[in-house]
Amino acid sequence: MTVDTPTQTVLYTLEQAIKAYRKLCQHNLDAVADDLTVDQALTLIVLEKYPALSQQQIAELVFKDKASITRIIELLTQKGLLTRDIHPQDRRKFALSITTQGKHILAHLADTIALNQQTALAGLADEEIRQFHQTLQKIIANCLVPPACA
Amino acid sequence: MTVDTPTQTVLYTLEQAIKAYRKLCQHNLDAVADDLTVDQALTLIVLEKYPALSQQQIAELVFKDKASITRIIELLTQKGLLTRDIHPQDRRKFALSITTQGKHILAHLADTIALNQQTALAGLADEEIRQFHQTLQKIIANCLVPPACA
DNA sequence: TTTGTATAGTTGATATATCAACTATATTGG
DNA sequence: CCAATATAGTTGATATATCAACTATACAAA
Repeated sequence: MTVDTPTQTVLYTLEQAIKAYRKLCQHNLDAVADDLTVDQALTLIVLEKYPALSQQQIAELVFKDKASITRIIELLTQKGLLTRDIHPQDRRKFALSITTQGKHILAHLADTIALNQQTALAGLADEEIRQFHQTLQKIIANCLVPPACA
Repeated sequence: MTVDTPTQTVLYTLEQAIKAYRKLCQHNLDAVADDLTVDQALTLIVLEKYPALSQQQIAELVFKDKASITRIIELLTQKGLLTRDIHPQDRRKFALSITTQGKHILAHLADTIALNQQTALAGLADEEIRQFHQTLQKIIANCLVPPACA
């Protein structure tokens, strides 16, 4: 493992890759939805797949802060894609449900997601992707700050 | 290449990895500098290595918008780590120079950078890193939105 | 020179990231 | 049941991301 200035490292390239991918996602998303961010779309998708999740659980699933989720959900609600009701079992929580309009948009999103992935990973063999994934996992494990020191 | 829901894809793991790495960087940075963000530190480091860069060029180098660079530089100036003077050859530009205090902080940053990289890439063979880097480059190329359509 | 165009940087608006402080509600131990 | 503690979510503050509009300056062409 060689150490270099930041702009020469693989981790720098990692940053570049994620930014390029986000741009692609937003670009493809703009084609099917008006005024919807990638993060808003992701939250909607997660809620469709796991309807019973609390905001805290959503946050963990998408690696965001619960504060960010609060604000994203607020925007989704403002846009009429989501409704929030008090959770019947736990009054601290909210029961989130996707509106008809939200479901309508979700129907279009499936293709966009597939397109994003296919575009980004075009020309990569399954084995290469597997390897890549494994390396990512190692990096993630390496980066975890020990909670005791954090 | 297999398509899945977002939370199952390698690109999702990519997002996770970069967030974990950023957290590690900020954690290690906090140990040597007070009230300095990773992006501010990166900008300072780039300016040390390439002192003649314009803000636009810095932006390209670190994959940020020139608007973000404007604000980061403003903060670095406020903190007394950087000074801005009008560029003698081009009055649209600024000549940025690192103050004594900035250089003092930079002296501490070298170790932190090395630590970040070594920690994140611990246990990875050079060949694995090389492969990883290559895959990242492919993904970046795949994600570039054709300028004509953007 | 003048006009047109390109470039450097700033600023505003909105979304998200992060941390900390806060409220409301649950839960647990006694 | 009550007090202590934990959890769900909100809010505020600040930094950054992104896009668009804008100013000032440079440059190129006529």
